[in-house]
Amino acid sequence: MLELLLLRPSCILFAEPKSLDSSLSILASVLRKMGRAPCCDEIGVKKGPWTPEEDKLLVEYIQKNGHGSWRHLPKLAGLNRCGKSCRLRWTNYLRPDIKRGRFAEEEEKLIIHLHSLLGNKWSSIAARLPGRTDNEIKNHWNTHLRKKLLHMGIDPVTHKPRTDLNLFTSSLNLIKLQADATHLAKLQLAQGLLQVLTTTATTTSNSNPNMDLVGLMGLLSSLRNYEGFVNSNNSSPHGIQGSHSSLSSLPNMGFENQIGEFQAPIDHGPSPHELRVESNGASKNLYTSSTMNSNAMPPLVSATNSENAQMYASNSGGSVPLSSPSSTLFDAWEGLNLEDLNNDFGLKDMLEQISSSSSLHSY
DNA sequence: AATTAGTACAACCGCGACCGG
DNA sequence: TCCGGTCGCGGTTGTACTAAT
Repeated sequence: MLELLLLRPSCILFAEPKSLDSSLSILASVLRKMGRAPCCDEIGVKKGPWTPEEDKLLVEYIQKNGHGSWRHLPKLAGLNRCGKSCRLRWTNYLRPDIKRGRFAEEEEKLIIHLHSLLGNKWSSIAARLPGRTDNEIKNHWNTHLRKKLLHMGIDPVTHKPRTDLNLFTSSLNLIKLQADATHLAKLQLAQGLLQVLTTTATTTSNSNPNMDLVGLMGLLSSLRNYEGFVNSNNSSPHGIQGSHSSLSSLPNMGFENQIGEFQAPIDHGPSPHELRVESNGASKNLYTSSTMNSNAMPPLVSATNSENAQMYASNSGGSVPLSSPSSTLFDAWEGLNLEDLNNDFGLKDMLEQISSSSSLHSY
């Protein structure tokens, strides 16, 4: 059998698991005698899920003898596993003091707080949560808490406001340098409206799934077939007034007062509850405003400040028709021929990249 | 009912730190 | 000081389960 294994390794594929195990054990012992210490990770030891029998052996041995040297434990306990696997199984699953089940809200808050202080030091974090393992905390972070923060517009790495969306606006700035007058107007509007999206995205939480960024991106990509956006005699965009009134309507869109639902005790940098948007129409998002400034985004249109919107309207050339009072935020989007912008500047690709890199597609 | 996509979590892997000879 | 063995940590993968289509 040994010769067979050495000469025809492919036969491993067809071997019975039991005979394969024993064959590999023989191979390991032979190699040991040949002078090369086999890696327990590679040869002769079982991998994969633990059986109840294996668990029983491990628990009984450790309860009776302690784990001692993990490397020697498997042999002493009668397990065909490597020490590493035994240690992992014990520390992450079998240890009697492990608290299983859902994480309490207090635990989640504590994890986020500790993560803001310690970063991915899962073992350090776990040391402060009795009964929770580093692996469990790490998994919970990656599957729940990280997304929760992302959805709140907080970078789960830095625990600060996300800036990836603003990269897009920076890109638009660069594009604008190369744009002709016709496209410049479109881009200005696109940029201004993107700022609106950025603001709303950073203040939207789980409780408002209808207005998350994905939805906005989907809406954006579906807006097509607009004609006559650019006046043939004037490069200024039509429908700008729409953006103004749209911006004014923002506070009625249900974004406000949602961040405050979750108030992790993060003690450096702005905490989420500091970002609460005022609900009085002149909404102000502290996160977003600081982020925007730090990214040197020209205030063509502010998501939250009607004065800037006014300024944008005046900058755009004065030939802008007034929109109807019933205009919404998306009236302005509808004024953009995005197919056109996409063809000229790869706008859609950019948005898709941002959307995917934001990891928001899973919500 | 079958298939696909998304989610959760146990387990593995590789690397670096630590320690004793 | 160097070196090999061991352990622990963090990142990643594999797989079972569930929801959506």
